[in-house]
Amino acid sequence: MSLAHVILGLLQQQERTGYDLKTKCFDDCISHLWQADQAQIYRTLDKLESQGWITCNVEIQHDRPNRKVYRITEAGEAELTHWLQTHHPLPVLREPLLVQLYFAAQLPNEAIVYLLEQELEARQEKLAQCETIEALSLSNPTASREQKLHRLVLDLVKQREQTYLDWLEKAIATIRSQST
Amino acid sequence: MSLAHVILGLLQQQERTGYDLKTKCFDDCISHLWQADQAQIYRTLDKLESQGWITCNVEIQHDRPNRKVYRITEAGEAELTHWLQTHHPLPVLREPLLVQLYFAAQLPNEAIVYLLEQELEARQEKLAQCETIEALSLSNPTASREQKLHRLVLDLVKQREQTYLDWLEKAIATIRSQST
DNA sequence: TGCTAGTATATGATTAATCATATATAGGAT
DNA sequence: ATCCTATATATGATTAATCATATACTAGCA
Repeated sequence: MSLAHVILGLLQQQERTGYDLKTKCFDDCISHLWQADQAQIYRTLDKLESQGWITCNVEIQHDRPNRKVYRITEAGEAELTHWLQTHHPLPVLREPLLVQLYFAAQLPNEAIVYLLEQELEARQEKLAQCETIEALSLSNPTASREQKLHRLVLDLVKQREQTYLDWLEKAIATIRSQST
Repeated sequence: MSLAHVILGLLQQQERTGYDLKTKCFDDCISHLWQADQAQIYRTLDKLESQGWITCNVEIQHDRPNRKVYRITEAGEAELTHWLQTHHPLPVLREPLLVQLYFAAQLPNEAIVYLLEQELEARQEKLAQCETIEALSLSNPTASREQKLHRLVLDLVKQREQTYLDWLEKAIATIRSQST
């Protein structure tokens, strides 16, 4: 499971709680990279701990639930380093919109255009989210090796969205220009 | 579940068996669009039948298992037409390679380049698969409305792969040009 | 003779991800 | 006084997808 390795990567940066991982990491910093559900994060932390790849230190709190602070172990670092250098199969992508277009021959042009316009809007919003994350990243003035890699990743994600936007505009124009 | 609607779309074209769907449709014609496991196809056919969206006609065979030929019902067509016009949320994409690059700062440049080169190879292969499907599609000389939509879909899938390839080449050059 | 590929459907098991909900308290807003 | 947000973890249920394996017969190849 890759989520386990994303978490190992985040814990290698610094020790964190499940709550930190969800709010500060997955939601605020790497939502363009990997989305994760809170329940799955906690359950994956349990698995990583029982594997011996992370350890947990409980900070007692009285006004709210205790914080379980997780830290990567040497075995965890070794596992991460190994995983980082292993090629993984391309993820399978299943896009409802493409299925809709594929089977849309019976629909009137206006219905198809409407569908494409809604997708365009959703994709524009997603690109905007990427740009928010980019702004956050660029606000950090250091040009470390890590920063450069983060920007490379953002470049792809943004370019991917731009490819969709360009294609959607072309597709809308194509459908509109048709008689039927 | 979108798979159910992909199957409805395929059964609207013509009646088919589960085996036909798997081999002639999913594997040969729309693998760029939607990959589906045999087991999941059969179980989805059962669900669609109990929903009343398809019906089944059993053709008795003696030399091999009976063929269960499925056909879309009127209720199924209504459901498909409705689904085709409904906007669906963007699918979540999780790419191990991007995670690897994001956390790769500690790796030597050669290791990163090796990773990117393996991804490049995999993406080239995927583009080649798209082109095989495209050749199959272009071999059909009719320029029907359906054909045009199929080609629009293929355009995006190919363009998407090309975006990856361009980015990968740029990323490899960037990493190689660095001192560390 | 044994092996593989093709035709055809079915089921058990597991994984990854999501959704809903529960618990507990503090502090600020309406 | 009530509601919402933030902090913090946990668990039950369900879905979508994948993997493995079972059954059963034919035909062709080595």
